[in-house]
Amino acid sequence: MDAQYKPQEIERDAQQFWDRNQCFKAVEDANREKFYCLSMFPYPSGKLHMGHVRNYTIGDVVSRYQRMQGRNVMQPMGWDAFGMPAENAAIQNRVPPAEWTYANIDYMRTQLKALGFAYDWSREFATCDVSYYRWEQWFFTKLVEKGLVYKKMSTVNWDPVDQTVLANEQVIEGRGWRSGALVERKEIPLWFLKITDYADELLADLDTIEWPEQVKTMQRNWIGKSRGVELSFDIKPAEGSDIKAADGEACEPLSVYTTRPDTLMGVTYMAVAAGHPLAKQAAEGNPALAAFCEECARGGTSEAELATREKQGMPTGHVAVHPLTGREVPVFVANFVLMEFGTGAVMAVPAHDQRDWEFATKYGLPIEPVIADESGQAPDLSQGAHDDYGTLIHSGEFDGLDFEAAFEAIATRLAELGRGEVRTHYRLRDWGVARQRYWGAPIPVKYGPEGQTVPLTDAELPVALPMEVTVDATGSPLKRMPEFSDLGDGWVRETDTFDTFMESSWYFARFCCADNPDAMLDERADYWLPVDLYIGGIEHAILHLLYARFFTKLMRDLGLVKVDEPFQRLLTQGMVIAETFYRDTANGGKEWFNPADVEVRRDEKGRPISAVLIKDGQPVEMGGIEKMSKSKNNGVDPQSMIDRFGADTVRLFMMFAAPPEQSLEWSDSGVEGASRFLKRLWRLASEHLAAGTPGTLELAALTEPQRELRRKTHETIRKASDDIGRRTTFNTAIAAVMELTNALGRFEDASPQGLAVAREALEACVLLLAPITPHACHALWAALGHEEPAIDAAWPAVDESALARDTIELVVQVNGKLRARIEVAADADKATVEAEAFAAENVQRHTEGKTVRKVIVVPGKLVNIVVG
RNA sequence: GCCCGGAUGGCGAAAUUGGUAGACGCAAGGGACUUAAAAUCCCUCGGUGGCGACACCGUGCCGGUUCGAGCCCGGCUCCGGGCACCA
Repeated sequence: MDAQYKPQEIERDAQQFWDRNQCFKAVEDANREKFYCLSMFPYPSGKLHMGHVRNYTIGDVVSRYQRMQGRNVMQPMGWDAFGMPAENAAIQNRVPPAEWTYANIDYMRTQLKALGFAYDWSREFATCDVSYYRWEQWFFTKLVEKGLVYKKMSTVNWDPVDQTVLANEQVIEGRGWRSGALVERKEIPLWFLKITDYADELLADLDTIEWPEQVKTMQRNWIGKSRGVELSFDIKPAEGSDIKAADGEACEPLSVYTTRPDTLMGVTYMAVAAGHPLAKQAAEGNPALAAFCEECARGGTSEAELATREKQGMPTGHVAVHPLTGREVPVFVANFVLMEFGTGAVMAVPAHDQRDWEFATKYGLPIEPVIADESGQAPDLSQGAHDDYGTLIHSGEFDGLDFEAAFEAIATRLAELGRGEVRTHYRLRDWGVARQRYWGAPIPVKYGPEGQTVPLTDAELPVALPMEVTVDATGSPLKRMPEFSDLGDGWVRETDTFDTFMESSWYFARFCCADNPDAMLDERADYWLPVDLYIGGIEHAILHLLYARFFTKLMRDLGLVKVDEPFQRLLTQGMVIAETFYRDTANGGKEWFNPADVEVRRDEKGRPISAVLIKDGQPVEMGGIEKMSKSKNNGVDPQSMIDRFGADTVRLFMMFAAPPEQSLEWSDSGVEGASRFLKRLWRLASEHLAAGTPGTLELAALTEPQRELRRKTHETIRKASDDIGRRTTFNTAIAAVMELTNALGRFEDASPQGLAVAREALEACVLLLAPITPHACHALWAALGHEEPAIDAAWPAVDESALARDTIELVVQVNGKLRARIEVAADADKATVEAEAFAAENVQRHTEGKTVRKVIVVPGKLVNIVVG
């Protein structure tokens, strides 16, 4: 073999070998256990970033490991190709989004291939291919038939200057990102999918999947199932107000939902959204209130923005009548109450809800305790609300009841009076899937001259998106293309497109049968699904992963798949972060410099003290460690790293620097360390092969050093197998193999038995690393004389007999402090161990003249002597 | 604001079920080889004290449980992810 490690040649040869032999083409085989390994497909933004490299390396490591375990592995790749960046690029460069997108895909595909990922490229597709989204359109029409789709008014961000709907991301501090205009909230009719019909199942089935507990908790909270009471307050209109129900009777009661009916007697005011009918009516004769309602409609629609906004309100003049006491309380319009949530109105109990407390304090409203604190007294409300459960006080006949009893008693009383009932409520809202954008899948609906709304028939599908368009900042070109929208005879086509989450909600299923032109899915999906391991960023913990689960249940109910859940196991990977560098600019901004262009200076202990720009030698500021991004210019280009060190080094560094779920800090010298390790491994193999021919292992004849190396080999196999297969902590698996190579480097024994033991160690290293650095291991495995390629080698097995030890080391503590280490026979009994522990010199010193109160022996670990 | 995480040497991290804190790697310092450099190899490497054996301190902060806490419990601080039209 070549004495030099030459990654470029090795990687080219290995990739050609895999390619030529179609090694990763996955074929359904009912007789073999399948493993479907999927990484979240990329948005084709231009070129791969390090986050992609990390994501896809994790998936590839698991895929190759499972293959070596004998599974029939399928690992596909495709493109999440619809989305806003293509439209933005089109505005900037006057290139049609389709052209930009497909060019990006072509470039990024070559990058993925250079990284040597074991993908079945025959299954590749982009979601902007008509052959893909046509099935999404078809599926939508089936959902319409099943009554799972409806249209309703909904609030969007409206840019009054550009006359266009903005995404939340495009609203910066309440203003449109291009125009700078104050954003308004606008009501438009939008299409919705009834995800709330599946809320209970989406909640319950979380218990059936092997996902991180953290993600399941987030989804549970997002669904937000609660048990409460929906009740109504009669309204006495403000004097001079003419609000009345249509029949001239008293106006409609005000309906609210609460999970705390036990606090009902503490209601001191009501709050309604600015868009609530009561508010609208009250504003008609009240210019100040009208202005306030208008003010509430300014700014973006995101929950974060609404929740952090200063709480403001204004009385409507209306009065609400307490359903049990008849007490009259004022009705406010408040900017923190939203029409989208529940009934658009809340009952306020400032004594026992912090938000209500702040509002009441600000507007001088009464705060009246009705729940006792732990001591049974009225709680101190001078600093804030008391929101714990407790015994009722000042609540008339309900005094003395605890939360559960009070809940039932008050709910029962309200029901008797016909004023309320127990209701299960979900925080989850139906999924608005319509976007007023061009670069997406057209929603397959048409509108008739008499206002009919009709889903398209199979014969009318697909609706292909026109590819030759000019995109500008004033909204979707589809809305200005009669050749697209005008169907004749007064019929027009819907010009809204689908939310891009629609495409990513079922692509995993389409990978099973991407070549089927006649059906959305076929029986091959039954073989491959569910995905056995799904890997992607934690940022998708709620939306994407919840929508994909929902879609799976929809597809199941339409008989398209047989599984209840799409992803059996989930691995959420952390971000890739890097140091940032900047200089303040004259106009008060910051100019960011790429880490590759900066040199960091360190003190004698290695601490960074300053940094200079290489180009001009002048200092730059260190801006801290941040997620790699364009805006901070701290992205490291994977391509330049591959060109410099080879794909294996990049993959090895990515897997070694941190466990997959944690954020990973980029380090140039860390990459060099990974490269150094591969060179060392290569040299070890080369020197080993030059040293002679190994003998046949004779276990009984091994010397102690030989037995030791063998033990290390099998301990490493055991650890790396567990780390990769069960724990997915690739960093510790690599560390274990590094320890083994270190031991192998120290092992100088050219006898036939010595070489045999060394050969076993070396082969273990190569196979254990094969999923991580597949190119180098492909070459090394062949150099070690194996005919079959490394990808088809079996994962190494642990020889339990090699692990046996004659003696073990125990730690001896006195009062929990480490005082000595003792060497005892591996099968020593408790009495022997204790005697040895007391005999240790340093233990005697610490126990001398003291009373032994207790001796704790943890077999195989330690002895703790408690003295007093 | 609400929901979910995280914090360990100069740095990335390890410690898997409450049992040896710092494996492995990076950086740094010292040495070998070399005319020299690179590469490679060897040694040191949490802090303080001590010639040393050792001792004391140390896992963001405050408190608790335990023979024993990086890990469990209560209360904080700071950093990160998500918040429904970024993907």
